[in-house]
Amino acid sequence: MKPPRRSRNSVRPRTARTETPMDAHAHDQAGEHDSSLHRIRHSLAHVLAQAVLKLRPGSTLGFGPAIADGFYYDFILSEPLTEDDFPELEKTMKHIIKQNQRFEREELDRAEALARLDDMGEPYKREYAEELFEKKGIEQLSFYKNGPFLDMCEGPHVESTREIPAGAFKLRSLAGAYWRGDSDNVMMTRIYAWAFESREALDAHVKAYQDALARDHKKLGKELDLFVVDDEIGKGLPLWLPNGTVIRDELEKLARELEFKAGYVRVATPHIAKTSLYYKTGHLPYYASHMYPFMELTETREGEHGTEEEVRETYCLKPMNCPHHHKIFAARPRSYRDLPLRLAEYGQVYRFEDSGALSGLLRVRGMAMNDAHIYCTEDQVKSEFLAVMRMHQEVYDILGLTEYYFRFSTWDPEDPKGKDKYIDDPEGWETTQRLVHEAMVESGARFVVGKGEAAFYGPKIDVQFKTVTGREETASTNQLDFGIAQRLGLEYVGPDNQMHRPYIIHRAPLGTHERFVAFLIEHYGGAFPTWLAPVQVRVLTVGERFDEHAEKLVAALRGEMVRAEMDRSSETMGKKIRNAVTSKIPNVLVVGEREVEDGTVTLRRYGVQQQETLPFAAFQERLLTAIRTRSQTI
RNA sequence: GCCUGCGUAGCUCAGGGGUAGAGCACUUCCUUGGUAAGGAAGAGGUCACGGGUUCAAAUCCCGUCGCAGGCUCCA
Repeated sequence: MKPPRRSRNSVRPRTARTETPMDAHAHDQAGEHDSSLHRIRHSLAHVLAQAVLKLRPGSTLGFGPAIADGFYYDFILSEPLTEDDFPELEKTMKHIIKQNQRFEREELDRAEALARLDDMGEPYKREYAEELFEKKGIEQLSFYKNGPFLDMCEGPHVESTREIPAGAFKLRSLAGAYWRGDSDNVMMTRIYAWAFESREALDAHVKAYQDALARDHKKLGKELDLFVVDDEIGKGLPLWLPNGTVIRDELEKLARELEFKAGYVRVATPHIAKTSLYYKTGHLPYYASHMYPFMELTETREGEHGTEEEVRETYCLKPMNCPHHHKIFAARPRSYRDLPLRLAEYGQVYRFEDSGALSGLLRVRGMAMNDAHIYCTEDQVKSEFLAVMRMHQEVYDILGLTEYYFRFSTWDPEDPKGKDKYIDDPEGWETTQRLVHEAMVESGARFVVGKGEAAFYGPKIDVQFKTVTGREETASTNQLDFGIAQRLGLEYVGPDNQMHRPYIIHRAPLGTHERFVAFLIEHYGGAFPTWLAPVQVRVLTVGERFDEHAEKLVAALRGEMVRAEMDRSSETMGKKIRNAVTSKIPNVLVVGEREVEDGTVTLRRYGVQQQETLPFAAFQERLLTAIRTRSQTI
């Protein structure tokens, strides 16, 4: 891996992305087009398309690229396919591969290419071809033919289907996908497949995938009683069970401590606000489709001459905390001497996400956000942003998270929808992006650039994670806002006795409880380190006559704020141990005659075969230290 | 919201036009056990909901709701 090079002035272009721990998929997009595995995957996509056209003549084609672990192809099918058709499709594909079809490339100029696509009856490919000619100024387009199958395609491909390893691919799933990813377009049928360089590599991947499913936060959330989503409460509105609430509380405590040390002050704001505030900030009507329906209330008041008049007010569930915090900033005149002002709150927000997007704790409609807004001068932006990045790294170090990358999400001045998508202030964009970029370089954090991913009001640093099933999600986001202060008239008195607009940093290193806990469940596979574990210590006895003694140990631990409990079930000891293990309790204490006599306990750590007998006081001290230091290993 | 698939006990699942099954969990009793499942009995279901077809529907058909995997959007 090459050390990342950093240019000082410009934002790195996408092709020069910095390496990250999660760049396996990125590789595939940038510079790995010629790898043999990529050629195999891409060629298999053509083989799949050929097989689909054989089984469903008259179907038309969308895109069919290689992806991180295989490939997919999109179709408009003449007759529907189901996963039950996969064996037949796979058989047809294997048959095609055996034919040793050669991939032949042909370059056509504009008129020829479009005529060819018309002949082929491929309207979507034609649409894309026209765009390539118009917008990208391309002179020629390449077509690939293998056997009877012809496709407009950039390539590259294998020379012949004989280069495709037999049995190293597997059709995985059927899914709907909008043409060109735009929900205004037609819905195509996408067939996903895994493909590798060998049968062994495929099997290993499939096995790893199946093992990963055991870590799925929805599965573990149920098994470990962390949360439920109840239909009668509402979709996307999880209920946190006692065990899950412990994890929330511990994370919140961690955030409070880090923020206190970093000079934040805490605030608390209501869950609702008048919609008029959101019109002022510019979020409405733009954001309305992502909000719960508004609450209208009508009040009758006495008018000027004893007449009654109706006053209507509209309230909404807040989709974000920012305006509330901004109002706290505006609650009294501010001086530059007050800055930076850092307002923190684990704020509850509600966002009306599409029902089809909801998933466990990962995508919800009600969430508690590790929010804070930092109001500062331009001179302070860089150091404040840097401090935010340092806090990120501290949090991730504590939690042992390594599988993530930072994405510098920037403005795209060439975006045709730019006027609606971004504040129209090129100078503001350039200044803020420079400041964020400098802070990132100074932080030493590696990052990729996400052009066009900026927020409406400023550039941001998103933290991207992957779930066990390989889906990428944003865990948290840090934005530099140069637009809102003006809209809300936020200002402070500078040393020059003039009014100035503050810069505002929105930041949330721990994201939302919902999504962050989902990541943590999967990260730890449900076996949390002691400081986070819902039950930290379970005590069980060899026989009932030791229960009283064990009860005293539990009481002593709880006196030290340790989440300890006793297993009083009338099960055998073996069963009690098994129950503790399947509940993934980090510390199990066994007490019998020997321990009672010696004042010891026998400790069985989760995942450690070797047990240990030690004085209770020594155990307690070790445990309290591990909890206090938030040890990863205990 | 859209595409595809799936909804049977608290959980994991079998069954499938003739009236409901297993394992685990739960309750009670017996067992007092030294490191991953001691034994017995019991209770628990409007087979997601609504409509249709049928002598008869958990089973077939339609609709609704929910869930899963994708797409779009986002923390």
